Amino acid sequence: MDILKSTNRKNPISRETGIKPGTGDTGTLGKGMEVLEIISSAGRPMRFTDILDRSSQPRGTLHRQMTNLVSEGLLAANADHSYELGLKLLELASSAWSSNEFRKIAEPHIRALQAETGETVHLGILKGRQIIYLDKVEGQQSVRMHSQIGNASPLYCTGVGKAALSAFPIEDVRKRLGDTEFFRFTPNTIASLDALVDELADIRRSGIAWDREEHEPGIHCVAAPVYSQHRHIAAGISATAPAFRVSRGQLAEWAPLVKNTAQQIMKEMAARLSPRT
Amino acid sequence: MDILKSTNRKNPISRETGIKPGTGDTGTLGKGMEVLEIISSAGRPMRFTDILDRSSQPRGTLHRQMTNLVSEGLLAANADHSYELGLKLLELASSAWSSNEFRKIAEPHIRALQAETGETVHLGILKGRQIIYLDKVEGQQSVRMHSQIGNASPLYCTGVGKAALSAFPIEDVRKRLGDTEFFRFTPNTIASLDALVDELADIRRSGIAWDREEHEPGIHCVAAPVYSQHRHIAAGISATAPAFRVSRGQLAEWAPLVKNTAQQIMKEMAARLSPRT
DNA sequence: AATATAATTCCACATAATGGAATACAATTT
DNA sequence: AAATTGTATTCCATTATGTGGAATTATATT
Repeated sequence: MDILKSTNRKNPISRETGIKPGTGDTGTLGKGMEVLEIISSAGRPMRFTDILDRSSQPRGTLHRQMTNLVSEGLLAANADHSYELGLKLLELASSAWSSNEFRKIAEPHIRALQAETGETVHLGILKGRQIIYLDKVEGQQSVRMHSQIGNASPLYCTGVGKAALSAFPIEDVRKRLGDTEFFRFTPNTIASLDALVDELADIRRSGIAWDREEHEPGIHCVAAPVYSQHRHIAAGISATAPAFRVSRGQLAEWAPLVKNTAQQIMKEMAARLSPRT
Repeated sequence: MDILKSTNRKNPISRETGIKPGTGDTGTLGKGMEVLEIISSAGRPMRFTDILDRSSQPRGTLHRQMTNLVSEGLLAANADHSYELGLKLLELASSAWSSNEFRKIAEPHIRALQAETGETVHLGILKGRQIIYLDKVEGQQSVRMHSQIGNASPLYCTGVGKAALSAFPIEDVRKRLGDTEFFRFTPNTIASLDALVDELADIRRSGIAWDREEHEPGIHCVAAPVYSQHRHIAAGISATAPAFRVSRGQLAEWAPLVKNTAQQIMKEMAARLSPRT
């Protein structure tokens, strides 16, 4: 009997943290997702055996799984026997994006913020131990999306990430990021959980988070937290600029605008997203 | 015994057309996809019973399905008991997009075309009876994506759609669009399969497709087909402009550029995407 | 042509999904 | 506040559905 076998029945999502206890392999669906995840994290087309090697599933099972994924359009089988993620994902994501309630509420506000600052504004939402970029409004010179919608980035080195995290008490943050490896993207990247927790205290106090070239050299931003009643949604908005064009002092001048925008979004969320109590 | 029950075993994808015979409900995975599809096509959050009504699955089954989808992040359970598509879809789609081989090949070429024409350029790929927009390079005035990446549009009223279709012989087109309803988006929309087949003949001859304000009033475009060896990939590129700013005559002047770009993409595809024969 | 490597199919078997019905929960109404 | 309706969730005996090791077929390499 296989040790790696899934227990399936009972792997409930913790409604509190939104973090899954076991790594998501809920039954048959989880097996399919494992495949998508493997290919996604590889970031390139893979052949059957490449996937088999990284997978916990036996040959036959994996193969049928992949056949099913292909027939649903979630996976695409190329002519050269490689597999890549399917177009159906784009289609579903497009719908997910345009009908997302939170994003729709935030949209006019971040657009206004973009107009006020003249710089690129991001909306990122917390998911597990990552920030997912939900929207982006660019300034004039469209440099081409380096931070693309749907992109997942770490929490500890992004303005929106730290802002979103600041909505939670210290204990939750420690639980959430307990076994996270802190990768040093730049010399300024926060390198430990303790250092992060320290900075979160400042952010909680001031309502403003910074990214001081901690993720990408030459890029910095001001951010502010946006969250719902019971942190069901935790997110952040930021105004981002290249350091050579915008000084840290100038960035600081936008802080009140960013914070104010965040508060307006929260006000509207309270009115529109919460169940009547 | 339930009549609607899936046969599962054996519902192979037709490698020729890429069209699924039965409407995708391949076993357990298909049941999950049905849910996502229902919510996607509704375009707004739905409650459990709303989904139940539109679904072919019984209560208990549907509920467990949805629980699993939530725990995989494909579905999000809101505080007010409504469900919307999950952020995991954005994450996967982001990866699908940036690692897509065909898109990567096309990217520099459509960017060059954008620079030459100064107008918005689209890359759309054929999937079933729809065009999925794979990329978009905008001109200066960013009017905001109305046609977003991942968006699915009909084949019969878009430049890229008609271009892509022109890669197939008439019989295939008739088979593919046999039971499609032709919705009149504008007075110019092609209203029947026969009329479409007629126009495809012209496109096949000239290598150029038009959208003469057939999808959105005031918007027209020139397009050209892009396809691989055995039509494994069938797509189109287009240069789009508002009619008030760019006349049809001007559009015609870009036709050779568009066609040439398409041919360059195809040349590169032949070299990079095909299995050695 | 022969060998090696990878992809796909098969099928007896048991696990994992099913689904009808009962229960818990929430929102209105009286 | 209690009753009523509507909605969401859990239960569990049953079996259909997915499993997975091994055989087969296809593709690449020598």
